[in-house]
Amino acid sequence: MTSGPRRLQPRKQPKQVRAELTRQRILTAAAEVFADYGYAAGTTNRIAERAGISIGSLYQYYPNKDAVLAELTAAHLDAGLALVRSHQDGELPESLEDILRLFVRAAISDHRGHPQLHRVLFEQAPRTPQIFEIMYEYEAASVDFIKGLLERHPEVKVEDKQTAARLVVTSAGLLVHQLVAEPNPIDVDRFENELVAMLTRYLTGGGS
Amino acid sequence: MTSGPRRLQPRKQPKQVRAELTRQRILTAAAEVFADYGYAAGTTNRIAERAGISIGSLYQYYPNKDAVLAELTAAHLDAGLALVRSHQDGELPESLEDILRLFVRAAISDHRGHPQLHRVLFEQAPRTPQIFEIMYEYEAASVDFIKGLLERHPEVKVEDKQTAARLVVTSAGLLVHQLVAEPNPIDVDRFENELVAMLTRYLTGGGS
DNA sequence: CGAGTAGCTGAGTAATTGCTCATAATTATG
DNA sequence: CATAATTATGAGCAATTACTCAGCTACTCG
Repeated sequence: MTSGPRRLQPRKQPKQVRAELTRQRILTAAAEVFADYGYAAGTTNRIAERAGISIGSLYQYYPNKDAVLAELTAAHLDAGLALVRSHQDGELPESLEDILRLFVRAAISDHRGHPQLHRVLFEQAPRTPQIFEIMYEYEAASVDFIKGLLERHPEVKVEDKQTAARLVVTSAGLLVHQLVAEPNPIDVDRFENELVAMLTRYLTGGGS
Repeated sequence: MTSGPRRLQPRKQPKQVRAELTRQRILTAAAEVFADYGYAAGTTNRIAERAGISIGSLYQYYPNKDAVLAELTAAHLDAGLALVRSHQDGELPESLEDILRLFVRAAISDHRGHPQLHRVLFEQAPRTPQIFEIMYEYEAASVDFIKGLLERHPEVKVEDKQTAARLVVTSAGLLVHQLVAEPNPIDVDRFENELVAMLTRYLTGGGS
């Protein structure tokens, strides 16, 4: 889509199998190290050590630390998007409310799986332009997906499907943010209920 | 409210006027430097230089870099909260929708005033436990304020005022986040309209 | 005025960290 | 087996940066 420079261009294109293995090991190790130490203390040397490779090898596949983080972020968003889309092929619930609940729950479970890493990726790490681009790309994909759903569903009365889809997507992220940010145990179920109720009433409400 | 250790305890309590002036100059300079250079490149030495004082003086008032950031954040949230509350004393609009629009607009204008700094404070800077505490404190205050409004307004039909207030507050922050994150020019007015519509329908909708 | 206190200075330090590069090991190729 | 291509190594460099401290200046007040 974007015509910018190739994203995440590694210094060396893998030609042998072990190269691909090393790449994967780096990513896995980076996920663990970032989760354990946070962004700042998640040094490249530590990542290499955890991956069982030398620091030099890491820099053969990623030009710098942020490139590792960027690919990690992309991989995570990829998984999240796949989770959401997985419902498409199977049968979706009838009522709009249930569909929305499904979507909201997907966001929650995505976060629950890797809370520490999530915190690093979306809270601690500095937002480089590259990261922004990646996040925007995936958000746009999510919005498109939801927009498609809204257009097909008869209960939806809102006219501006585009803005509505954007609201839905961002609101789901909102819930996740609550989970991350709240210091005291929040009642997730209640919040989820109210959020779904809010979205449903908004979408099924008529007029402009 | 919190019974934790004194927040932002400076190394030296100001006793003379110039000390207070220096404190203020540091904060102002920090705001400019962070806005211009971002968090990571916003070094303490640069801040001191911009403030026209020596680095040593800075560390007489703030134990470390993050303390500067924390106080800056607190000051900003303070201003934002004051902006929201300022409508209380004056007369508020009648309709719930207009009240909500007022609140949402306050969030927008707060951001529009210092977009760069906002980006640093809420996007780039690492979330230390201290920062989290401060943010939570102010969010709680905002929620309390909105909760009070909801309880007094006859149009509001939602039962759980607490959760509803939380939804309203976080949603307003959501809009700001959109303004910050979107790379392409977003139609703010349209988004604002839809957001206000969503909140209004939710709050005035009956039942559980 | 002068002694005590508060505030200011800024070169320097200690520590960290992202990253390079010369070299070696491994794998593919003919 | 020989040659070339690919991948791995890791000590160490260069640069950055938060922060200290010993000494200085400015202010206050009897």
